[in-house]
Amino acid sequence: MAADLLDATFAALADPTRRAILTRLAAGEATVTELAAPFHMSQPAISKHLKVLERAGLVSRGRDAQRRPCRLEARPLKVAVDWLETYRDYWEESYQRLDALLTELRAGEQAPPAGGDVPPAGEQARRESGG
Amino acid sequence: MAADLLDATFAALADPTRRAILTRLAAGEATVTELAAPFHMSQPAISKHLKVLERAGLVSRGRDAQRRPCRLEARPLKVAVDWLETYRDYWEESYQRLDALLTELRAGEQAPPAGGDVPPAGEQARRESGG
DNA sequence: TAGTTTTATAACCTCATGGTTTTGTACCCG
DNA sequence: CGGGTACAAAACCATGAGGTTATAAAACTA
Repeated sequence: MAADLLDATFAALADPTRRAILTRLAAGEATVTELAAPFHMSQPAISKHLKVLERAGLVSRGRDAQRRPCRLEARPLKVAVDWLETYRDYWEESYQRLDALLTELRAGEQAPPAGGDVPPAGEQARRESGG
Repeated sequence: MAADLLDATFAALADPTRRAILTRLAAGEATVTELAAPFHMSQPAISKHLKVLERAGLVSRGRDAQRRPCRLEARPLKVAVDWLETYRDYWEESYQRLDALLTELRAGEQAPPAGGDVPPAGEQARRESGG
């Protein structure tokens, strides 16, 4: 499971400064100083944020003399989206009501997922038909 | 901007236990004890996780005598996905190469976004054509 | 060589997080 | 009333996150 990747990715995205940095990088490469400019925050603070983003694989860095230009690496975002898409049905209105109904009908006969610490993601009760 | 919502949502998702809880809840409502069962973790620990999920709006709770059944509330996940979708182009292979090229051609003439702490999300250089 | 720019590291502070155990509260049962 | 069950709240602890300032390293500039 890509648990660590998801951990790092979601954690990285949980900070508004880091999301802003990603947004900025979507417009193209940028140096650390350039990235730091819009924020009233010290340069080391930004460097730390970049390290977090790098650890999550969301940013890669090049070399240009003293500069370390940052590039957006969006692949982990896809992994995050893939995980989230699993729940798409659940945020689509009509489903919500249906689920409430089904849940009431089943009235607490769910078997707890077996195995280790983390219940496998494949265990959800998925229905194919929309309505 | 829904910055606080995104903060809370992504932060909530950054923990594997909490993601597992959401996965479990996708199969239907569950009580705290039921949710705690698969993990070797104390009940208060799970209650804390649930509080985090609740604060992020990812879980709502009912009443059934002493029990406080938890329900998945997926709306914030949609908000998260909407934010992430902004970057879809960037994780689609061919685009990566194209962007690298464009970036080189433009060679560092990006104007830093004006305004407050967080550069607005609308400022990205979006291109329509896939190439 | 010295000086400037760009970035990283180190040391430090504060507060949040994630876990614990213990205790308290609310509800059902007898 | 007493007693079990389900959950929350309190108090505590260790670690890490996010920020600071000060310093060091690496590369260009003169």
